[in-house]
Amino acid sequence: MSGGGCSIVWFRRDLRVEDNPALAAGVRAGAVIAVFIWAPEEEGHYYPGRVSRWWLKQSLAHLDSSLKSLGTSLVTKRSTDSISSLLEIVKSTGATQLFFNHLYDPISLVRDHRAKEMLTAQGISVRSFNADLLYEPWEVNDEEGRPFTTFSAFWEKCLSMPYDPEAPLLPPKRIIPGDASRCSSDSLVFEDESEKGSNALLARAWSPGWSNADKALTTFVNGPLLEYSQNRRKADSATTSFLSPHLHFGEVSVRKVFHFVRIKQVLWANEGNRAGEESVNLFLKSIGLREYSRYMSFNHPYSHERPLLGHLRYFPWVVDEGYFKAWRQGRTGYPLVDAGMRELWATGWLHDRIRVVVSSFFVKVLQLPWRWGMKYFWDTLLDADLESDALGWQYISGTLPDGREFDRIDNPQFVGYKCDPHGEYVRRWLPELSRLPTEWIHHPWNAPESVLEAAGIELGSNYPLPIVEIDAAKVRLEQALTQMWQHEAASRAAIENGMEEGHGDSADSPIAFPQAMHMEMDHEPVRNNNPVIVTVRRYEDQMVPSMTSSLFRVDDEETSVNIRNSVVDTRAEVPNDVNVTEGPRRDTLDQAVTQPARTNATPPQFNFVVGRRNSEDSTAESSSSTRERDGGVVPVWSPSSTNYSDQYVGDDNGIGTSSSYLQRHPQSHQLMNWQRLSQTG
DNA sequence: CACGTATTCCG
DNA sequence: GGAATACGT
Repeated sequence: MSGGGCSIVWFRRDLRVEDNPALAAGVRAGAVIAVFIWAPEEEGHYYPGRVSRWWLKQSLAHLDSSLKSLGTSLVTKRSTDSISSLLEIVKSTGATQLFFNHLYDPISLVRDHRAKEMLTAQGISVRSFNADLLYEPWEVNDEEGRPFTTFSAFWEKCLSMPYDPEAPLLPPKRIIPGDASRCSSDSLVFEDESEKGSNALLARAWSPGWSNADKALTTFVNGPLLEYSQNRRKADSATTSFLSPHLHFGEVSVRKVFHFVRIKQVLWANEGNRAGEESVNLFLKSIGLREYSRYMSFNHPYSHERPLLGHLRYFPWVVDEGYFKAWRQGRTGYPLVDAGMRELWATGWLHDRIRVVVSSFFVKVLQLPWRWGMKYFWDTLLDADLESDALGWQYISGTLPDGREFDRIDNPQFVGYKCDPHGEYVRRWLPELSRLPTEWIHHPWNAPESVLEAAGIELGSNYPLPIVEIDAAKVRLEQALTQMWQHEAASRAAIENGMEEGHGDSADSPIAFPQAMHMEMDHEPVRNNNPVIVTVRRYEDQMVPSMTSSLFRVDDEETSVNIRNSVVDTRAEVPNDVNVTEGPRRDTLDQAVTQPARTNATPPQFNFVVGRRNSEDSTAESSSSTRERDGGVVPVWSPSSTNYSDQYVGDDNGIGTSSSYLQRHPQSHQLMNWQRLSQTG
């Protein structure tokens, strides 16, 4: 309200005018400059894939036309550094305020925190909002104030919070445009010539943009939602909501989805429609998983690249680019897997069930490093979403406390008859099998020669034999797990004896990138002066390196200090007014590595303190903050807590570990606190 | 109704 | 693969 200048509303993955708190705040404050900055280089390895960029392009055009009808238009900038672009825009428009909505992926956490610091230093008033979640991650904690580490406990809590998620805001009636005459727009290029042809087909199936998202929601809620619980495990996906890409780009707010669906649920409950009620519960659960993915990303910023259960570091992944290629091309010899991979390649879309099938096959049968698969999903999915995909792959890989058990292989043959009982899905995507009878459609290798001949199939020539036999995969998986536990035990023993860990161990050598993916090699300088550091970092590198692993690389003392701070601040600073208090910091890796052994005896270390908004802020906002749920509660997060291992809530209250695999290995109950490792230089 | 067995579900 | 539930005798 105060200050004469206009405000900048920085759009990112909130490409909507309805229920957009940052936009609403800008409109309340006066004249608005709406801005979108395209800086994909900031995403490192996670440069958006072709179909995702296609969507973004459409969605931005849609937003721009909505903004125009409200009285302003979208200023677009091509940049390699969002923050300098913001500063430029401030300079050329005389804006005095910046509003944006929170994001929770690790890259944004760091960037947004810096943006806040740097613009505030320029005298700009910066405020940020929750537009992406039902509840902010720091609002959802257990009785002791610690973050949850299992989904069901988390979601139960979300559904029983003492206050409901905010009701969605209406779109502004009109927007007073700020003076952007001295602030030029760049035209953004999202696709090259070679991509245009492939993208042309997408428009037939999808309509990006916030009002289309709204239509998709209505269509779903009035149609397939009722039978969601019946249909959700069928491979042909006509009954899903198709909301995920809309949600990824924030074209529709989850709060709106939530309330809309809940209203329907109450209606059905009153009619005694049990099936409908149950369907809503199940659908909301999938919304909850998206919610949880942000929660995990916020609490464990490395979850997109490192297993959350540390023992997976010792898993001997099979590094075989031939396997990887066969998987990508849908030539594994397992019809359901292959059909899925062909659909993904052709359309950028996969039903959730099929995502589970192909990723589980990837990890359990092929035993390829899960981050390769995740990266491929990132490159090809229309709804590619770092947090959701990381959670999904970690779940499949058994690297979460409540994930699937690692020692169990889903057999695509049996799963096939469950989710595609008549083989229609397989036949649609694998024309070479289209004449094969249903009896053999999910296991052609068992079919009699005569049947294959009649269907025109020659295994090994026009359709592959199984790339790996399931039985062989089981044996190999068992061996790999044995090896993993041995290494894990050995390294723990070594640490307890104060010995250097894992020296000369061949399984520690880093996994190189497949050439096929455009990922940089991460050449790790060997530091002979401190072998322990070398060892630990090798384990990180065993995963496919990513932007953040190189960002947080600790090569020289000077930068590592800064990096360390930014990591710590990152977690604390998503809210616009958190106070980071300096705390004791562990400085040697030795201590940090030793820590996990002690954490069993250490009380929970999440030092969330409920604090008050600082006074400056609350007065400035008193007139405009009805939207934010602040009675002033915002976490104050002490960096000291990052020095301790994240504690996995064990069996103390009710959340009994159902997993025998984890029970046999109690140490695997601890979530890795990778932050701790990277903080120590 | 008890009991054994098939089926379903599992973030 | 194992618990929970539904089913069948």
